[in-house]
Order: sequence, then structure tokens, then C-alpha cells
Amino acid sequence: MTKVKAGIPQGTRDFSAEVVKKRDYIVNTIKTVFELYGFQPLETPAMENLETLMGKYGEEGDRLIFKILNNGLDNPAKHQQVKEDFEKVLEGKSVKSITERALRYDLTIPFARYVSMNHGQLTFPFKRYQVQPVWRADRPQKGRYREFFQCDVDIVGSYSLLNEVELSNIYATVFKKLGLAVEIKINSRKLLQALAEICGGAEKMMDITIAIDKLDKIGIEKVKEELEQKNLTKDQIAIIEKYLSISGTSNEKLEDIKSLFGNNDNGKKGIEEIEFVLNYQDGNQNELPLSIDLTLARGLNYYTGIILEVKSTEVQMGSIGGGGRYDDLTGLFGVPNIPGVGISFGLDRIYDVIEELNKFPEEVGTGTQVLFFNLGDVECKKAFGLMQQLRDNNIRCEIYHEQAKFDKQFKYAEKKKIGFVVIIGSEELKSGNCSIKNLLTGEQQTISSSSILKYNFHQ
RNA sequence: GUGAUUGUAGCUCAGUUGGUUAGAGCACCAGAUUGUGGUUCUGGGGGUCGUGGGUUCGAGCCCCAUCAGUCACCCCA
Repeated sequence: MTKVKAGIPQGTRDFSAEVVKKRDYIVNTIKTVFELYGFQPLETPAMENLETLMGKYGEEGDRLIFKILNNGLDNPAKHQQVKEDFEKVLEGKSVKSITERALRYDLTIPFARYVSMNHGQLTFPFKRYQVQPVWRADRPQKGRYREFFQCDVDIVGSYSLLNEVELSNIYATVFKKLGLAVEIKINSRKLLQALAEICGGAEKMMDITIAIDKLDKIGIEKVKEELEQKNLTKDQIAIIEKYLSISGTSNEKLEDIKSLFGNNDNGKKGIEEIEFVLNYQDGNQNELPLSIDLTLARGLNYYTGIILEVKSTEVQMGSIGGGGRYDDLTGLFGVPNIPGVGISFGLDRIYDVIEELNKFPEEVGTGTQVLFFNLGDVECKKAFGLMQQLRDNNIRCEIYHEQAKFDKQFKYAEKKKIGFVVIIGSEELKSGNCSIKNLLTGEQQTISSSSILKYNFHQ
């Protein structure tokens, strides 16, 4: 075998023990809340049939799907066909004979596929959560990885806006538990539709949303320039400018938008949706960091109603969560009339935010609690017996792997952040005692070995 | 896909207009200290300067190519 330089693919990462524990802390927090709200887990394969994924995420999304090369392309019998098909790949098409599988790009489409396959057996409304990695062939940068985890909750089989209310509450609850200050932005695709209908027709919706989505980045003048380039008239741009200038509290925004869109059906519906979700909170509305953002568009083109996005208010970072209503996702798989709504948490970005703010709880990431020193064969055997007793009592212990100088064993404990060492040397052996040292305080006491179970090893 | 930027010891980084044998801190190993770590002192090991080519009497430094990381755009979690 030739030696290769050790390395991992661009945008992927190894996770050390400490990192895994911190990630687990986030995931457990999220899963606990999901279950509190009545959701049950689902897991799907890392790969899907390519045709399941293609065309669901827009043109840009298709490009970012990791495709898997078929096996057996070297079969001589297939050479001619493979060569012909590969020409099509060079033209940018995907061909089943070259790639028929791909890594999943998100958790929503695989979920829709699952519901489509199993709708006969499921109890509706079907509520599931899913925490698994997804892959995107994007260029990595801050907060962007090629392999990252999403934590999704979705409800399918219900048009009720109560679901949107529940999901906003899930967002608020999780981030509160994690100690993060966030802004949950809410909008409705129907308002964007209404805006398009009023300004040049429904087919302009993409152009308009892409432009207004950039408002806080490039400013109103540049947005207007971009709209001009898309052949919108001055009057139409004036309406959009009016739309973008709407500000104030959520209630004030609603009033303004009503006077602007009051006569448009989609506009009316969009306003109703947002109003419902905001007002349902009633008494605790003030506690929810929920606010209307009329420029919120969301890239995925399957959304039809309420859309949500979460941003940290403390750290500069892309969105750490997003979601919305999609009224006919399973229709793509031949099963019509199953509406759905769901949200997603970006685990890796949430991690980065907590890490940057230093907000991981102290106790997350603690490993071994007690190290038993190894000071000789007989001593070790005695220590080993005591250690097993502690383990039976759920104290996490280890014993130094070989006889060594005190110095070495202390340093090992220190590096691994082990809080206590138990010393059993010739003296302790003789007297039937053991010495326990708290490495944090430096205190040490000698007790009889038989009473070790009574010792408090918690810091 | 487009653009910018960085690659020197295990880690973080110095390294002058190109000039002898490439340095520091931390980490590591050994000793001061044969039953007490975190502080201190002494000594030691460790580098194809990302890789390949070029210019030059001479390249860590200049030029070209290439690979890798980071950041931004697009888009997104």
C-alpha cells in the first residue's frame, strides 16, 4: 500500500470528546423539547435516489447536491453506453446510468418522500422530528460546512395555523433553554405573492423577492436599481419601496400592510396568517422574540405560507434556524393533499454561537471523575477492586495503565481534567486505607478503603 | 461557480534591502525532587520553511505553477 497524507474532505470535521459532549448537550436539549411537544423521531438513509432530490431546491440547490458515482462503471459490457452517457454529464445533465444516488441535502424532502411512501400507515396529523447530518457541495466558510446537522420538526396532514404557533413556541423554548438571545423573524409567502401580483404579475415574484431580500445588505437604492433591471415600472417600484419602508412594531406593520394589500386575496390571507400566529400567544406574546420581517423570503421554493427564520442577536452569523409551510410537498411524489409545516435548527451554527459566547454550561464535557494511581502490582490490584465498586455506584473512574512516578500520574489526571485521584501505595496498603486528593483544591484526606463508597466525588 | 488572503517545530507565531549552521513562547522528554500535580530552575529532542519548478554566486524571503486552510460573494443551516 502506498502511504497517503492523512486528511479529511474539505468542509468536514472530526469531533473530539469535548466537542461531541457539547454537541450532545445541544441535541439533547432540542430533542427533549421536541418530545415535550409531542413529536416522535424518524431517521432516513444518508443517501436518496438522485431523482428524489433533483429539482426540489431550485437551480442553485441542484448544483450543491453531492452525487454518488455508480459502481460497476468499469464493466466492459457497459463501456460504450457509459461513455455516451458521460457526454451528457459534461453538458451538466444528470444521468441515471452514471449517478443514481446522492447524499441528502436537507431533511424535509426525504421526510416528504417517507410520508408519500407510508401515508397509508401513518396517523395524521403526523408529527416527527429528525436529527441527522446533511451534505452540501458549497464552498466552506464561517458557519458553513459541507457536512452539517439539521434538527427538523414537521407536522404533516394539517392546515391548522395552530401548528405554526406551536413551532414558534418550540423555537422560543429551545433558545431560551440554551441561553441564547435570538430574533425569530416571521413573514408569509402570500404577502410576497401579493406584492408580485400588484407589481407586474405573479411571475415576477422570484425577481422581486431576491431583490428585496438584499435590502439590509445593499440598501434601498441598489434594490431599486436591481428592480429597474428586471423591467419593473416606476409605479411598481414605488409600491415596493412603500412596502419596504413599512416599519415599527409588528402591529404597526400589520396596519400599514393592510392598507397596502387590503384588496388582494393573497395579501389578505397572508395578513391573517401572521396575525393569527402573533396574537395566539396573547399574554406571553411579549416573551416570544417574534417579529415581522417583510423582506424575509427564504430560498427553498416549496414554501407557500408562513415562513420563519432565526438569527442570533449576539453573534454575527447566518441564520441558525429556518422553516415554513409547504402545502403540497408530497404532491411531488404523487400523493396530493398532504399539507405540512416544519422548522429546522442548524446544530453546527448554534454550536458556533454558544462557543463564541462561552455559554456552554460548566458541567458539559466532564469526563472521568476519579483516577486511581498505579503504584505497583499488589497496590494496583487493591485499587482495581475499589475502582470497580465505585463504577458500580456510577462514579466514572479509570486506573493509570502502568506503574509510574507520581509526577506522571498527576499530570495525566490534570490534563484529562480528572477531579480526584485515589492513591493506594505501600503505606495505604499496610493500613487498609486510601488517600483521596481533590486536584482542584489540593486537599487530601486518608480514609479507610471500606468507606470509599461514602466519599463524595462530586465537585 | 467568482474573488481575496495565508501556508516556517506538535501548537501560536518572529524571521531585516535575498547573505554563514532558520529562532521564540507554549507543549514534549530528562534532571533538581526514590510518596504528591498545577509554581520555579537546569538540560535535551524536534523543521524536506505546504509541494514542484524558475531567477540568482546564494532563496524562508523574488517569479510561475500546484495543493491545502481561512474569509467574502452567490446561496444557505
